[in-house]
Amino acid sequence: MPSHHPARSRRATERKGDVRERTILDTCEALLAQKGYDAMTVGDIAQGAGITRGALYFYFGSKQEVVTALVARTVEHLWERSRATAQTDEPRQAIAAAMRRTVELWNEHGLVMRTAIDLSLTVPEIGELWSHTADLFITAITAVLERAGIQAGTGPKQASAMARALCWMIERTFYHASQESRGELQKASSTCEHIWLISAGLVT
Amino acid sequence: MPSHHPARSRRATERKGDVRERTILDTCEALLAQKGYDAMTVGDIAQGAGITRGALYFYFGSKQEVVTALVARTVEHLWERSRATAQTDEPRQAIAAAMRRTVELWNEHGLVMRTAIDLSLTVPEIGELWSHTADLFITAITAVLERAGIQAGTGPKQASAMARALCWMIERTFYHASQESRGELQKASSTCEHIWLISAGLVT
DNA sequence: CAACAGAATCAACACCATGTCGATTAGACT
DNA sequence: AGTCTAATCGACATGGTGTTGATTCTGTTG
Repeated sequence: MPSHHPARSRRATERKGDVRERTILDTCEALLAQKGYDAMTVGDIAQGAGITRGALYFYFGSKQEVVTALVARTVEHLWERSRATAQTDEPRQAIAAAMRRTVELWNEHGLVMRTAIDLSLTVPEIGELWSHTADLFITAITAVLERAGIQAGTGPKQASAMARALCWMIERTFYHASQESRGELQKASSTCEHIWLISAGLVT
Repeated sequence: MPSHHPARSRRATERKGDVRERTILDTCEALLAQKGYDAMTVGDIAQGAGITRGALYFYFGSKQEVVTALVARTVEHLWERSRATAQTDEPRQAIAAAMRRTVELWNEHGLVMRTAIDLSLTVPEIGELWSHTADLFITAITAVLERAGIQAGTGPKQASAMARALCWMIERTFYHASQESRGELQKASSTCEHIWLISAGLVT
C-alpha cells in the first residue's frame, strides 16, 4: 500500500500546487456559470485548468469535493465580511444595513450561493456549510427583532421562529431574483426589507 | 426509420400498460423516499416495478421523464384541490384556511414537492410545473392582501411583490419543516400565518 | 379460427463519465 | 549528483444511461 492519493494532505506554505488548486476552483466557478453542475464534467474542469483528469484527482477526491471546496471558499468570504460589519443599535438602520450587505453578497456570489443551496441536500458537506451560514443570518435577524420589541423565545410567534421564516424568505426571494438581474435583486431587497420592518413592528 | 419507440404516444382507453405506468410512478415515489433522486437508478425503478430497464424505456424516455411525470401527477392533484377550495371574503379566515390547506398538502405530498423544488432548476419541465404552481399561490395571496387593504400594484411595497416574497417564505419554511416532522410543519404554519397576518395589516 | 397489428417485453450493446492505479517526470533541498 | 516528494499522465475498471432488433403477448378483424 504505497501512501498514494492522500488528496487532502498537501499542506505547506504556498506550494506550487496551491496555485493549481485555486485555478481549478476558478475554472469550476466559470464552468458552473456556463453549463451548470450536472452538465459540467470532471474532464471539463481539468481541461479548463490545463491539466488531465488524473492530475485533478490528485487535488480533489471527486467532483463533489471540488464544488464543496468552491462553496467553502465563498462562504468563508461571507463570514469574514459578516464579522467585519459594523453593528448598529437602531433596528431600522440595522435592517437597512443588513439588506444592503445582502444585495452586495448576492451580486458578487449569486452563482455559487445558488449552487450551494441546490446541492445542500445531496452533498452533506455543503448542507453543513450552508446551514451554518443560515444560522448566522437567523441569529442576526433574531437580535434585531428582539431589540425592536418582539418577544424573545422559540414559540411560533416569537423572535426566533419569525427570524427563521424571514431568513428563508430572503434566501428564496434573492435566489430567484439573482437569476434574473441586478434590478430584480434591488426590488427584491426593497420588498424583503419592507416585510422585515413590518414584522418587527417598525412600520404600520 | 421504423416507427419505433414513440414512448409518449400510447393513448387509448385504459390500456394494459397504463397500470404499469402507474406502478412505475408509485415505485419511483417509494424509491425517492428511500434513496433520493441521485442514488435512485433506472434499474432500481424497473426492478421495483417488476420489469427490466428496457421495458421501462418503452414507457418513459429517461429517468428525468419518470420523475417529471410523477411531479406532474402530484401537482395536478394540487391544482384540483386548489380549485375545490371554498373562497372566503374575510381575509383572516381566508388566510387561516389557506394555511390549513397548505399543511395538508405538505403532509401528504411533502416528498414529491421537495423533489420538484430540487429539480426545478435542472429539469426545465419540472421548473415549468412548479413555477406555475407557485403562480397560483402568489395570485391567491395577492388577492387576500388587496382585500385586506394593501395597495394593489407591482411596486416593491405593493401587494404583488409582497405576495411573491410571502410565497417563497412559505415554500422554503415548509420545505425545511417537512423534512423534520409533522410537529415542525404545524409550528412553521403558525409562524408563517402570523407574518402573513402582520404583513396584511390585520395584526399589530 | 387464423392471421395480422400493435402493445409490451427482453437481452445485448455502445457510450460516456467517474474514480483508481502504477509508472513517470519536475522541483527543491541537501 | 542524488534523492525524496510533489505533481502529472495514460490506461484501466466500473457502473449507469439510453438504444436497438428480435421476440412474445393480446386483442381485433376478415
